[in-house]
Amino acid sequence: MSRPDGISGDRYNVKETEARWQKAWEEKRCFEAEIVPGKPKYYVLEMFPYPSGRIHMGHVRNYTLGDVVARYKRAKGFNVLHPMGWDAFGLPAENAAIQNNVHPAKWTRENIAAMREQLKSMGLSYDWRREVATCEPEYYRHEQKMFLDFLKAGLVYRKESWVNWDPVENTVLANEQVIEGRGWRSGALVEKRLLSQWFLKITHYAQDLLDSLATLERWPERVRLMQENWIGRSEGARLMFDLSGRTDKLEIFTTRPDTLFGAKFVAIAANHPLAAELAAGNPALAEFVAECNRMGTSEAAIETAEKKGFDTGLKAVHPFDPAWTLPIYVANFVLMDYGSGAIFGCPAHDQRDLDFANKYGLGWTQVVEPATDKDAVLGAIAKGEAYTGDGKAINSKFLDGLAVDEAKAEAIRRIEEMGRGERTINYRLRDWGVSRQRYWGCPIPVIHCEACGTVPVPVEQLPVVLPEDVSFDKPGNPLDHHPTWKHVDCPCCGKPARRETDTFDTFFESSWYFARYTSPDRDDVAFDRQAADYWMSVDQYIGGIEHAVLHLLYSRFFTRALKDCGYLGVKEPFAGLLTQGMICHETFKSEDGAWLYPTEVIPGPDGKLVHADSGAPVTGGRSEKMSKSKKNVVDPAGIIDGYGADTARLFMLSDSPPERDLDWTEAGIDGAWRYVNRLWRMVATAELPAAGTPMPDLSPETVKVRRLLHRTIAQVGEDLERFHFNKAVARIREMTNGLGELSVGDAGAAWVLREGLEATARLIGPMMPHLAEEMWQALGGSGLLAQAAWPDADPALLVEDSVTVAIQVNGKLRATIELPKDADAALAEQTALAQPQVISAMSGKPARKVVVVPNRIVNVVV
RNA sequence: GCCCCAGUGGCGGAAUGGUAGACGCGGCAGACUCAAAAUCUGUUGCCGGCAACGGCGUGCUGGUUCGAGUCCGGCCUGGGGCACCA
Repeated sequence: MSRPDGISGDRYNVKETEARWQKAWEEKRCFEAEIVPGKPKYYVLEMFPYPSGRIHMGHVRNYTLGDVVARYKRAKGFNVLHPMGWDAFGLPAENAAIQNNVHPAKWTRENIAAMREQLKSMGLSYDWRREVATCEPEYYRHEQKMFLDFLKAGLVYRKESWVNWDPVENTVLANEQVIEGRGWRSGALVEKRLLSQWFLKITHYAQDLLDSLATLERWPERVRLMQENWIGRSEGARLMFDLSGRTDKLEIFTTRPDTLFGAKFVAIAANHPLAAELAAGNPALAEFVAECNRMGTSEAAIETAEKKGFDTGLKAVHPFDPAWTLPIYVANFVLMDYGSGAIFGCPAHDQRDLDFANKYGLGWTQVVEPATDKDAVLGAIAKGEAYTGDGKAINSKFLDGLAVDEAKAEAIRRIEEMGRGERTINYRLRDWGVSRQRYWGCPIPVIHCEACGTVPVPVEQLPVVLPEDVSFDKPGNPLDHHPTWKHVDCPCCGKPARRETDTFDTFFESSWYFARYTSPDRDDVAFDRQAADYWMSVDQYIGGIEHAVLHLLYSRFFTRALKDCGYLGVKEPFAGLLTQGMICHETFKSEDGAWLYPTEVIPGPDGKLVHADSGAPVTGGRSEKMSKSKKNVVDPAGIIDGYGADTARLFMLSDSPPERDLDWTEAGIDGAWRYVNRLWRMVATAELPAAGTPMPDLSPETVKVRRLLHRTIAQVGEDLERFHFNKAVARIREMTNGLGELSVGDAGAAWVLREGLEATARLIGPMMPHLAEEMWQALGGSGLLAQAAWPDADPALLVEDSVTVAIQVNGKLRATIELPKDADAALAEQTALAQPQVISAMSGKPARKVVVVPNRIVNVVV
């Protein structure tokens, strides 16, 4: 099929039409939201984009989904807030500055302007007055104030912490930026470094963040589970081991106090204070500790690392037996920031402990016996496998005979009785380190003074504005190199002091933007309390699954912290969440495994794929997520330019449910384009009675179409409520097919056709808003469809007077019969048994039982 | 290793435990056309049959039920999340 050229003959003129309606919506201010007391509100939000310069297909899908919801809810009578903005701080802007010698601010603002135009061409129903860009002081000044309030509330602290340090770039790297132990950009070996960093106390809310997941009923189960795992609550005990020949004690954390009698060693992390102390007098140990610290914290580094330990020579005393001592090792598999950075090892019932014990010849003692196969543990350990299952305690004195859970409780009771420790809950979740040695971020509003220590910037001096006169010619943080910016006087003592040159992690900005939209014009406060109380929480949030943990968890934390500081009245930011799937597209690879663009591939003489230039064989790979590296990206701009926004939007909605991955295909977009034209042609060519003509007599066929029409109206509404957009599209197409079958020249049919086309325009309004307006206007509808109400189905037409009932014999379908609706069971049974196919299938045997499900099915059992 | 999700025509996908395959894509046949595109009509799960019709079909396997794509048990395959977390 030929590509549309925009303007030609009897074709729908996409470009002109879409631009015209976008202008009309803007002039009539259709999407500007104001507080209307008493009117039910609906806040729909899509995750705001990073301004990379161009929108991609993922954006098109995300914003189409949100726009359908926004327009539908508006038509249903809700006061809808639907804003858009820019997550504008971040590393790509700095990279562009270094590579192209353009200032991050200029690069970002130009990208925003370009992307705003692209989004506007999609016809999205945003209240553009509320647009925010997080890189502007008008935005970030408020988060500096929040930080100071969090500081006052005890939710912020500064701590020395081990980080991934890139010695070439002179900055901290996130775990994701460490690839095979090297900096992702410099390629330098990453080191662990102890650095002073700002932390937000997300762990303060760990239990509430976990418990409240149960209240998020409109979140996908999957996301709730991921957050639950991420928070990672585990119940156990903290206990103190005495150290032989010393007066201090060593604290360990365990979830298996029931296995204490199986202990063979104690291990501490390489960066445990005790390790540092012992290393000071032991060069070999010092070298071992240094080796552990050189090891990256990336996943790859961990996976390849072998368990290693160093015997410190120090002994720990068993808490239940003063005569029993255990060797203390420094071990590379013990993490300083989980529990207390120290463990006891029970080789028989923990895999890591067994691996370690086998390597250093520490032995093992079985202390749990499985209920069945009592020799299983010996066999497993002989194969190098620890037994971690259930059973009864053995070789454990006062615990003997108790089940694992009972033994845990009893061991803790004894420990608490002896004053050696207590029951405790430990979380995997760690406090959020927010310091970044980066330029393009929000300055952290504190000043370091030699005399006064760390001093918050006084509120009246906010915002601390990011200086724009910086250079990127040296590695490291440009703020640190700036000649004057960091030199300030201490707000306390007035003596020369130094500004904090670190900036916030960019997740900081995205943790509260949803609340800023409620009153973006307020300069004095982050948000107007009344506006926030009216609009929050977000009723429906839509975005990619990749943010299931970090962004969504940080936002949940932030909202709690803001509530506790009096900013907000709610603690959950997002009442409903829809996570959309990725956009995939076919890929091609050459013989040597290099990715190829689809345009480089043509069918060869024998039908197999070959390279267009060289004729070399090409393999068509499977459909994968669109990415530049795989060369399978389709630019939405070209699609919108050629087919129009409505076609792109329809395609995004019609083929797959929103949470599943969507395959981009040329055929699919062509199909959507054909349907757009078909609808337009139907309206343009139909001979219809004038609007408001009374309904003439209808033929039975016409009544049938009219029933279909009203059933569709009812079902599409239900589908949209449940975000079953693909089903809604299918039903509307089904109805279009029905309208196409109406006979021409019949007054009743023409009347139903008008009713049907009007309904179609309204039903497609949320999905294909431009075409819908065009149809609405052609049909003589009053005002803008964008402001019209959702249609109601006539309940009388939803009730069928006859139904098709399936007849089964022994569960196999043999016939279908028409029966009056709600016919009684006796009639259904009698009619069913009289069917020739039923009689033949029963082959003369009597019916043993007849199951009648009214209006559905009759099953004859012989 | 632990946790979760998904397997339905050639493809994307529909089916409150009740007629499997709605709707779309693709294919095939036809109409219109000098021809093509566009458009329209018919057909399209597989096997057998001219047909009426019959048989088989939702990853495999066992079960519950009058009836299972749907519920339960065991397995296989694919995808995702977490992970030296004590």
